[in-house]
Amino acid sequence: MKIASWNVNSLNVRLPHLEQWLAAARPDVVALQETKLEDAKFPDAALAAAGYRSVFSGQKTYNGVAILSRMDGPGGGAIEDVQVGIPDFEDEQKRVLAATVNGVRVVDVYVVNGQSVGSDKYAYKLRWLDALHAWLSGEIARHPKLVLLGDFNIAPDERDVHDPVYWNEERILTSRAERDALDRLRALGLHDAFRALNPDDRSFSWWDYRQFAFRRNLGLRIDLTLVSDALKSGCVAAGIDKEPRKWERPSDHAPAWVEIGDHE
DNA sequence: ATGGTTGCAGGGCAA
Repeated sequence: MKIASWNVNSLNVRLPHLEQWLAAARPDVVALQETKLEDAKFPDAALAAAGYRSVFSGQKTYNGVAILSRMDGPGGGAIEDVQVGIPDFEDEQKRVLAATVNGVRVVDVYVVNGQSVGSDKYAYKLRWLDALHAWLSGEIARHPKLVLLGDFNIAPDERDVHDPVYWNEERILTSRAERDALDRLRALGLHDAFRALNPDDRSFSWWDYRQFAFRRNLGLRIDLTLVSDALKSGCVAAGIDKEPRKWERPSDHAPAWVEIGDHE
């Protein structure tokens, strides 16, 4: 079962890229972030024509998440027990969507960016991550086979940044408090599948649009697929697909994926 | 390296 995450930075603009990538990569499940679409405008018919069922939680202009499931995937691609948002956490911003596919709980997150350390948005990011943690501890108990994936807006450690001097622990996306929050999520029994399988890999998943950052590989790995204890031993491969980042008018993020073999 | 670009919307904000 191949499960992927992609921040598409506007599904309106990126639908052709998504269609092309789905046809090439054939993931069973895809978690999307930054769809930037109201639900009434979600292109579920086009995605159905591409062979994928969709569930989505969006808003105009900002944020927006969706989960796609391949109709001829395991279990017929049925999407069950859909949960929108973090329960008991009031938030206008559409950043969380969870659903069960083929017995795996899929939790799609678009973590708050946070703008800069010490800002109001940074405080919101840390508060939001606390709420996510509180909810997930119970969610993992209810659904031992769980994947938490999405745009985390946190680079886990020095292997995940092009320049550790610049991307230091006082900076947004790499600050000590953000990494501590990620560590607390990992302490729930969630494992970074990419890093577990590729300990020395220096691949990134996001490159700024400015200054030819992609061409110069000035990137960060902030798009993560975390798998629960029950799924970890079944993970056979994980990677980042840089191809779509090379296409014309790309998202600034590349898809990250994990392949999970038989699991009981 | 901290300017720059992109998306949305139609000016500035968010990333």
